[in-house]
Amino acid sequence: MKPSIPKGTRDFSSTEVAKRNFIFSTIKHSFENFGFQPIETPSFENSSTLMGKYGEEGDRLIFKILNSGDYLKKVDESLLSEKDSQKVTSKISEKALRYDLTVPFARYVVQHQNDITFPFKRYQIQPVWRADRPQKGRFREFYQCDADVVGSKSLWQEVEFVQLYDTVFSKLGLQGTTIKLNNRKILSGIAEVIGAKDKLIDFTVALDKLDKIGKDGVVTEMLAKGISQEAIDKVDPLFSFTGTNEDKLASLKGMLESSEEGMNGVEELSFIVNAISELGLISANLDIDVTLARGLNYYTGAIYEVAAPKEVKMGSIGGGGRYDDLTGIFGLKDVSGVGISFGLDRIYLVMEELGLFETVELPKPKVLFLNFDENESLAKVKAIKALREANIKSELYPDVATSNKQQKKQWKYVTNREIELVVTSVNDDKFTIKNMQTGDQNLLTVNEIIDLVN
RNA sequence: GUGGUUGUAGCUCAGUUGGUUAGAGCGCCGGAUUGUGGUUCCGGAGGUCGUCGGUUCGAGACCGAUCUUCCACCCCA
Repeated sequence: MKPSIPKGTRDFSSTEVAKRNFIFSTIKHSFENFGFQPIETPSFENSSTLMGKYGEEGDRLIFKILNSGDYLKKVDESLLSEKDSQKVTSKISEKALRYDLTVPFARYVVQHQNDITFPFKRYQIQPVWRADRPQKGRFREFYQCDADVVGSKSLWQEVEFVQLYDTVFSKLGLQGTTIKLNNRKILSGIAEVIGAKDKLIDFTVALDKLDKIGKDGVVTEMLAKGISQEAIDKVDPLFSFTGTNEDKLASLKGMLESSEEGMNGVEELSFIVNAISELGLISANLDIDVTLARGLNYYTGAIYEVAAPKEVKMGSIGGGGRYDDLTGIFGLKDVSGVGISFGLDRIYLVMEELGLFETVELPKPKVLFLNFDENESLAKVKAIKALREANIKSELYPDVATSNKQQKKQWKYVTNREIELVVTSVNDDKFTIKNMQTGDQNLLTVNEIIDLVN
């Protein structure tokens, strides 16, 4: 049998793990710095928790887990002969793999509402699974890093999340990301103004494709969805929406005058933009983007999406927004939430492409003790113990070399793992230590080695 | 889910219009040289050519199915 792993999954080498851990710890540190606390939820949930929360498309992409036991026995003969996969699935599968972290979080909040102090700021870094077809930057198993606040309607939260994005990407050394900002209320307002409120979803989905298929493509799609030419003409400025955030807000204000909801959205956006211009950003750009729709249907206010630096071709590396009533579905009304997500795997690809991992320390010993003489082993192991206590990664080559050939193998190990310092032999309390880059060789005590490294 | 693409030694790839024992580089193993490595030289092992089926006197090369890779759409992190 040829060993293999399922489509869309990956193994990670120790180098890759080291780089991934660098991203994880940077994000985690910033989350905690901003006052979020960690929780974890199970890899799989009851199907009823997940199904229907992500739209029709989402349901299709959820990995279902087959019931245990003789699950087919419980299914009606007539149902089986119908060959309706969806109906049969609900009978033979009661559990499903986590599709994202937001819905399980909503479930968590409702289930533990009595133990939670609101506003509740939680972060969660765990893998999610989607039965999608893999392609660039898209996997069937990948990590999301989510931070959300529930139980606060304050717009300062929205401001804080912009800062959080900026902080994390700056710390990662990822310069020039663009945080795109929109507001669902503006989209609703636009739809209202053009008299196509019932076609809000079609309208936004089409508008979302503006940068991909151009104005003509969008107009064609809107017409096909039954939106009138007259209506489209009313929002013509949207198709060439440029200038500063302030310009865009002014333009929106004019366009949405007659829509209360739309004006609300403009006000919210203004608040965030003004706050951020006071606070400043380290390396990210904040950009109002009215074409930003995002598929998830639970957003009600702010919508975020982060684009990688322009020189890298990659889908969004983060997204999020405000959802006024996510927990309502689980029976807890009027709890507003807002949150963002970082796509670890895509961030990794972007950083790799930009060569930003140079500073990541690879998991290898600083000092390697060669093992040429059994009689020296104990003295070397004692020295290693002292070095480790001084927080210096060190190890003994496990097998004693009993021939020239085997010594050579140890030297090769040193070369391949790019080890800097090598101890060859011991004389009383002095160790022969060689710097592999310079070729310098010295006779030092353990304490002198510690000083040398530090 | 739709459309396209890929699949040959551990890795990266060659393999001409289908024709005798399927190749290279790197890596690996052994030997020689090298003061204790990174060099060079010599030798060796390792492939049912993704899988199954078909066409043919004969297929790694042609056809079909399937799995896998990568990409676009859809959707999204």
